[in-house]
Amino acid sequence: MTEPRWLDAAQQRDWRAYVEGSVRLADLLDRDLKSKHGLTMAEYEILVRLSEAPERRLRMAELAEVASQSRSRLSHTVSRLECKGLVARNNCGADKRGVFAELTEDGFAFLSKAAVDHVAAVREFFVDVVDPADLQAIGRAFTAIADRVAKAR
Amino acid sequence: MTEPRWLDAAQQRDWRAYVEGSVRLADLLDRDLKSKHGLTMAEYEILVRLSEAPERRLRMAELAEVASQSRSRLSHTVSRLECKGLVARNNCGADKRGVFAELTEDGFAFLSKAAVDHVAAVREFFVDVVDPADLQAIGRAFTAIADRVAKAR
DNA sequence: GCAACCAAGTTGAAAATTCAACTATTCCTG
DNA sequence: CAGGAATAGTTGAATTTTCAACTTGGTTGC
Repeated sequence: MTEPRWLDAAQQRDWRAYVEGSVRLADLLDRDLKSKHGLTMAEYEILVRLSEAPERRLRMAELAEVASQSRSRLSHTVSRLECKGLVARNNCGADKRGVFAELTEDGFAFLSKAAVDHVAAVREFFVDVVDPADLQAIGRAFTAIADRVAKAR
Repeated sequence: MTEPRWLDAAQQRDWRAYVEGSVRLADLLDRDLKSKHGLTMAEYEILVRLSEAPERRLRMAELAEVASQSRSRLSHTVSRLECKGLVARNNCGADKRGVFAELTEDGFAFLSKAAVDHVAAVREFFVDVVDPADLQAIGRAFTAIADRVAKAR
């Protein structure tokens, strides 16, 4: 049995600052989006990814991957978005198992409005609060983390 | 109506890297803790905060604050931890409305074991993956963000 | 000392998420 | 090309989280 390598004081401080800050930021952005547009961040993310995809549609599995969600969760969430008329499901001709999720015109218009407020909040509580060099450090760091996590799967 | 100030390409890249990386990291740490010890990060956080408090106990409201959780959520979660015997509730003499959540002996022992694995995972997927200077930048940045969010309330 | 207000905490229902099957289809391998 | 393994996606139940009351007790102004 190996001795656990604890974090040193500075590492612990930084890690904890991150946990607290990220939870509070996510909470605030979620509430903001929900109160103004009735969307959660996860739903917003789905709409964004669809809006950027060719023909504004993606296979469910691919959408789950880029939106960092489980397939089950995506399935439920897309059903909700479908009820609101923001997304539509279509069968995929090539693979009969496959399903495309497609952003509707309404969905695109809705997203365009929500994005304005969301980006403003991201600025106000993230981008504009952080030193530009630190922002780059965050980009680097979380790219490396995402890679590391992906490698573990 | 003002023109929305969109993020520039680099800001957008960094923001998105952060969103993706943080979601995936949280997901992994949650699964790790859950599979090895049956705890979520939120529950773990509660136990940690209690373990560090004088007499290993805190008033519910204070615990909610330091653990970045709503009072309602905390109330439910503490009930679950109470069922597992890790936490106990005691009335507060001074304020009859008040309730202390207190870490039990079992809770402390349990946390001691869980912490070893959790810290190892935090190292493996966060601390050791990030350049030390970038880690400091993250600490700075999320401290500022937490302050900014707190100021908005 | 009482009326109005505020703070602490809980509760139960509604909404969201996870988990473990399950169906249907495609891929692979002998 | 048959049969098993793997992939896509959904479903429903269990768990967790959110939301809006609600109860109880403390505080303040008069």
